[in-house]
Amino acid sequence: MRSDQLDSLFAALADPTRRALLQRLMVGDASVAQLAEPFQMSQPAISKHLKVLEHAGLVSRSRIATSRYSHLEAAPLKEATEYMERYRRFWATTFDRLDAALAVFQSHEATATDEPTKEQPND
Amino acid sequence: MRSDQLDSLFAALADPTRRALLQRLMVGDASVAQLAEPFQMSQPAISKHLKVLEHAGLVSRSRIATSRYSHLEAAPLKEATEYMERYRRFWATTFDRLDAALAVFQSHEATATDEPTKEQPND
DNA sequence: TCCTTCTATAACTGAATAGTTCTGAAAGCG
DNA sequence: CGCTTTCAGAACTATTCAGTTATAGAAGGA
Repeated sequence: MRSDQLDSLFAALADPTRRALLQRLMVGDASVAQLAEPFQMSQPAISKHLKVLEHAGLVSRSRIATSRYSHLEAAPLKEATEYMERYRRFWATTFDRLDAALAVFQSHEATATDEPTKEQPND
Repeated sequence: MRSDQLDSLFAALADPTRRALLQRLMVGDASVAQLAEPFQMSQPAISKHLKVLEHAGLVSRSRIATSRYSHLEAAPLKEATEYMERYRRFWATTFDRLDAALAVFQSHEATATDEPTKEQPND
C-alpha cells in the first residue's frame, strides 16, 4: 500500500463522525439523507465526509433515482489492519529489543546487525 | 477505547513522517537527534511529531543524560486493530452482517461527542 | 414541461496543523 | 563555575480542515 493511501485512510478514520458513518453503513447501504438524519449537522457537511471516505476507498457510491447510496468497502481496512499487525507482532514477540537497541546505540553505529529488519513495516 | 483516543491515534498514524519515526523506533530506542538525522526537517519539527506520537500513546520517553529517548509502545495499536477487526469480520463474512454491526454499535465506541444525537425522543 | 426531491458545489469562517527561526532550559563536562 | 550539548517552547506563517448558508444541478413524478 502506498504511503499517501495510508495518509488518507488513517486521516479518514481519525474523525468520529466518519467512524459513525462507517458503523451505520455496516447495517446496510444508505442515502445521504438517511446517513445525515441522526446527526445535528448540515447535509453538505455529511456529503463532505462521504467524499473523504470515498477518497480513502472506504466507501463506494451509486445512484438510485435522485438518491446516491453509499456502500461500505472494507478492503482498505484490511490493509490498515495488516499494517498495524506488523507492529503488534513486534511488540508481542520481542522482549530484549531495548537491550539490543542500547547495544547498538553504545556502538555509535546505526547499523542494526543483531536484529535485522524482517519485522519492520514497509511504511 | 474512547473515541477521542481513536481520534488522536489515527491522526498520529496519518502522517508519513510519524510512521517513519515509528518504523525507526522498531530498530530500537533513539534520541531526538538520531531520529531527526534522516529527515530534511528541523529538530523542533521532529520534537513536535514525537509529542503527537506520545500523546497518542504510541511512544514513551525517558532521559539519558541530556538526551531524551523515545520508546515504541504498541499497545494502542492493539486497541485500534481490535477496533478495525470488527469491520474485518463484516468484510470477511457476508452472512452475519447485522450481528457484526450490532456488536459495533453495542461496543460503545461512540461517546457523547460523536454519538448521533436524536432531537426528539418522540417514538 | 413544470415542480419536487435529493445531493453536490461555491464561498466563506474559524480552528487546527505542519513547518520555520529564535531562544531558553536541563543536564553533564572541563 | 562557566561551557557545551540536547532538546523543548514561543512566536509566527501558510495550509488544510470542518463546519456553515446559499445555490445549482440531476433525476423523476404530476
